[in-house]
Amino acid sequence: MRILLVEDEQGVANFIKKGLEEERYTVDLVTDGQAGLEHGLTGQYDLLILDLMLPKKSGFEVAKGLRDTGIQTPILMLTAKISVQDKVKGLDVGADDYLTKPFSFEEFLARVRALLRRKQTEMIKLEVGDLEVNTLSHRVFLDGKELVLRPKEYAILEYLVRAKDCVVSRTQILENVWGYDFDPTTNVVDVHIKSIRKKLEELTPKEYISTVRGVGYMVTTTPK
Amino acid sequence: MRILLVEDEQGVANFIKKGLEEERYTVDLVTDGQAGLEHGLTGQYDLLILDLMLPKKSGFEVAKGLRDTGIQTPILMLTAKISVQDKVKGLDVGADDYLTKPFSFEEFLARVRALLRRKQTEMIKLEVGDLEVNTLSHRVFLDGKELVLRPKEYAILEYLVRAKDCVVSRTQILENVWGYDFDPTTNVVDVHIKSIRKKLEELTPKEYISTVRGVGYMVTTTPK
DNA sequence: ACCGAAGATGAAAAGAATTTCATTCTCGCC
DNA sequence: GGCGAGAATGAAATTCTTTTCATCTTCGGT
Repeated sequence: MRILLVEDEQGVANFIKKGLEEERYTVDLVTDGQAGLEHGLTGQYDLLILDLMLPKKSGFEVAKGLRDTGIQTPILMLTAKISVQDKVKGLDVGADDYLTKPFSFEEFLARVRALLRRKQTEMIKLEVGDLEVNTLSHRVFLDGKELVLRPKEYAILEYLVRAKDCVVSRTQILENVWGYDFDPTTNVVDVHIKSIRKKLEELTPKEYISTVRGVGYMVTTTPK
Repeated sequence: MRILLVEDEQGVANFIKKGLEEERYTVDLVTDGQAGLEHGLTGQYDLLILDLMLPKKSGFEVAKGLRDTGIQTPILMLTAKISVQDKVKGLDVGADDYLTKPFSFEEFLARVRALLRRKQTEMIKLEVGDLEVNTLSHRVFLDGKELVLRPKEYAILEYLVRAKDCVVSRTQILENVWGYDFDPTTNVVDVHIKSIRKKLEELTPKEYISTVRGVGYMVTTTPK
């Protein structure tokens, strides 16, 4: 289990890092919010532990930055005594739990364990406008009506919806849906996109998949 | 959003119930642990709020009873000041969060919102011995090696794994995997079971799927 | 030990999904 | 306005998945 600890007080940081490592967790430590945000975005962590008062970016800003980009990693915030309003704010920007300094290391570990129990979870319903992609059942609904898609169609749509509002290229789609074993001259993606669009049109006049010429496709609710 | 509140102090219970209802949550209230466990097992709740000190069963026992039966509903525990050891115990038996009385209703609501954000999650990896079924990607691994299954094979195996250690009949499998549109005389399930078994055998001598004659099939790690 | 029901099996048939490819259409640049 | 690249399209070909079915094997009851 990999944990990112963002804490600028060296004594506290070392105490926590050492204690977690004695429990067999792998711990990366950074000392300011900017680095914390960058590591949180790019690293594959199972848990983030953030101090609130940090140089460069506060724990609030780190949490918000992560949640805004769809990062679901659990976040445990460490704070000195602060106002209820600030605690509420922290939970609302995306922290999962709070611990107020000073705290018992036993309780700290128990909270870490509770948060890590939820590591293996993910949003199961992706939504774009009235389109709902259920990533467990691999079924898609539009305004409550099922959009019956073949496996490849589903995989392409899910990929596009996960990258909502971002253009993805055919190559990215091929790599993600087919893996690396594909013919680079193929127009098979275009064929499937056509098929998905046709099925969408049967249920709504609204356009969900846009073409960005020379780049690729994207799912959006705000048409060009 | 439906919330189950288990609290025996009438004043506290009414205060919380009313406050949550003003925030448009639907709240069921019960006053002892036994009823809390029963409601938690059978009701479809988005969140459980448990007092610790309850008649008949403690909040610990309720939480443990729910987690032991696979209930994943988030649990917020309310306590008077208790020892760190008891807090640790509560988190370890399955509570997701604690709030210590007396508490600010604003903070309480923020914690409720934080827990409810995780409502739409579920275990994505089902595991039986060395078999791991990823319900998001619909891929199956055995000792780290992928077991490549066709869609129908995957659906049958997932169904059996979800009902681990329980016998399920061919009719149940047909209803769950095919829906209600099937020929009752078909042996298509047997054919697919054979195929799944064959693929499993290629990776391990261990038997995962047992036949219960005249009843059906089950997945287990403890062979008959 | 025998028998019949239940389960397993192999292979062909049928159905579904995906890919290929030739052609047409569209769009942005000059 | 013309042109060429990029995208879209329809339909056939190919591949893959599922079902069917006849036959064999197994198991539990008598």
